[in-house]
Amino acid sequence: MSIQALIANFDKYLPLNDEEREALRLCVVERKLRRKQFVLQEGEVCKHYTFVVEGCFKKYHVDTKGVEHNLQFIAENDWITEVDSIHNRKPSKAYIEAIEPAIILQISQRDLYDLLAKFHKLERIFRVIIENRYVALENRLLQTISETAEDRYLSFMEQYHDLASRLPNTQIASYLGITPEFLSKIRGKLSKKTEKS
Amino acid sequence: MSIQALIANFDKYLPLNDEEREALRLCVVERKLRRKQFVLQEGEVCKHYTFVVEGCFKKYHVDTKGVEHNLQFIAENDWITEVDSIHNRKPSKAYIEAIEPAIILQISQRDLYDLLAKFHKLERIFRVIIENRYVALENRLLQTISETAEDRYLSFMEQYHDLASRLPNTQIASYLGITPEFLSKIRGKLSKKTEKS
DNA sequence: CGAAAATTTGACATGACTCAACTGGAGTGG
DNA sequence: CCACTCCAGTTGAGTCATGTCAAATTTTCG
Repeated sequence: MSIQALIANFDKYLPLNDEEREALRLCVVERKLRRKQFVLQEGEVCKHYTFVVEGCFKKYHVDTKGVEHNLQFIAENDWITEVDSIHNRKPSKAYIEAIEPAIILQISQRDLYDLLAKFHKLERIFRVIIENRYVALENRLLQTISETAEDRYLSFMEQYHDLASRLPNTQIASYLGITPEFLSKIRGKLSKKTEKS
Repeated sequence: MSIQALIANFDKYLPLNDEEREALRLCVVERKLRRKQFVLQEGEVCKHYTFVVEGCFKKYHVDTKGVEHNLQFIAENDWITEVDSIHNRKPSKAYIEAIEPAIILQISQRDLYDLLAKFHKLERIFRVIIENRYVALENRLLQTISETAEDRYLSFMEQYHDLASRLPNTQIASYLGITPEFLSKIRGKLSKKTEKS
């Protein structure tokens, strides 16, 4: 069963014992999603912590002009979180949407809180997971305020080349904070450069 | 003693009992810093978790051209963290520098780990602290990729008006990811606008 | 296959940076 | 108290980065 992937993911942080595994098994629910289905929509309170077994998601906000801004892509063996909504029970400002057919595992907010209260080890694992996220996000912010769009695009392609190949450029442009047209121009310029050499 | 401020800060998350307070007291060290002194410099491994009792700090990276990029300002009753460096024992890529005379409390990495292992409650508090940071950072990233520099400046001034009054505009510009000259032009434009009304 | 979405391209407009010059405090030493 | 320096802030001209809009083309998915 696909919960093995989730347990393997935890084990990378700290190995779980049988009791902890069993507790997880009892509260994890599997779901399948088609393209364009939502894990979370704006205005909803996020009620589940979600682990991606298969497929790929985007988390984005929609601004007042109706333009989408991608905050994150989430693929296999990673956690989907809308931290502010799930922990503070606030309506989400973000959408989380499948961009490929997907299989996910979900733990309800209630069950998660019980697990965290009962197992110090899980509390630690979730602390470390969010810390790693924080580091990645801070690096991205640094790039965003200090580098040109072309450099950010190159970094992204280098760091996430496997992910990038599954994404339309429109989505990458939104993630980088530029328009699809401008990304296309960057790509045009870069391919001319590499042709020459 | 200034450790009261630290305990009060924790209590806002979860009230500490006497044992936990005592354990904290035993490992917290107070330091005073003058302007331009560093809590952490590039290349050093971060060895302390730091709480700001008084004063204000900036955390920044220096790029290959020697330009500083401010990632964060940290003032009273807040935590200074270089997450990647302290937890993964990697040399820091950031500087953390006092921009006012300051009083801080520090817990060594070693002591912190003991505390987190011993007290589940502290583990939770640190999880929640980093989660809140994450949320704030994500909002800032969203603004950075979706809004114009003028709007980001206005948001910053609204959200951190008390902090902003203590900072030179150069530092704010660096935080917003723009040049000081351009910020000056934005300010000029805005003051013309408000004059009219 | 057919509709919808993604991509490219070009002309033009605006945002933001660079560089250089100038202004006006805030120390600092005489 | 003055002369001096140093740094933050402002301003303007020119340039580069990026956005907007529209049209044509290609790809993708149902």
